[in-house]
Amino acid sequence: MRADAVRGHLDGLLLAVLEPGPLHGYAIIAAVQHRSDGVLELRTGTIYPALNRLERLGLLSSSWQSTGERRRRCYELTDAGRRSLAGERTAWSEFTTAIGSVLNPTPPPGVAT
Amino acid sequence: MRADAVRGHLDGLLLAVLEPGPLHGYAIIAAVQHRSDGVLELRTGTIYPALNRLERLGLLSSSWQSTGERRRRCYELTDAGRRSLAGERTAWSEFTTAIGSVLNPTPPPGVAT
DNA sequence: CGTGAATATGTTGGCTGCCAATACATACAC
DNA sequence: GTGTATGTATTGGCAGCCAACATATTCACG
Repeated sequence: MRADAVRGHLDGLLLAVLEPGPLHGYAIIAAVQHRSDGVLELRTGTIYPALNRLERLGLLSSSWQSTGERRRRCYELTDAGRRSLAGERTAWSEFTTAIGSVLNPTPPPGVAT
Repeated sequence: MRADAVRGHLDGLLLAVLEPGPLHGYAIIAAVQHRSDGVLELRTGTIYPALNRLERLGLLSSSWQSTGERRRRCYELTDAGRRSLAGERTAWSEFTTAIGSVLNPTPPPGVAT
């Protein structure tokens, strides 16, 4: 699949992998790849600007965690983020329905098969 | 839905609405809108360059029809276009599976509901 | 100790591709 | 003759993702 096929749907992916709990950037990339069975490989140049944008929008909050291990910036969903995720899921459903019905139309009834 | 959500999937839409038979540009816009239940409203600035590109790629062939009515440029699928459409459908299926499994993951087995 | 790989965050430039706006021409109703 | 629908086409702009690059730490291995 084209690598940039995710265009326009990235926000939903990021919010979705953060739903179970906070993650840092590197783990977000791994989570998306794992959940998509290896298909979606996001790049740092893709997610870091996106994470910053989502934080600016108030959908995520971040905190540095330097204790013990390396420094990591952990992101977690805000309440607004959870609401936005619900909206993204609805939009995704409508989107796939629309494209899908054009790409694979249901044949009109009454046609002999 | 965002108007440009169709990005990256336009070719498949155009090939799909041309599958039953030849159409001209204006009718293609109407067909996509009709098949998507009014959701997808393509613009002329979107489809005409795309149709030209698909013709250059050998997936469509066009012919002017000036008899009686106004002049119209009718597009129809070539054999390569039909093969490409099959590929677009496969790609769409893989794409929705990948995004969908990130956005709405199936919960791990063994979890009490 | 050096070297390399894995982990981790981040920026910059560029390109793709869709849209809004615009232009123009014909047919038909009123 | 004027407005509306039909019909084709181009241009400029911009959002957004990616490739490439930059940097730093930790750990294994020799």
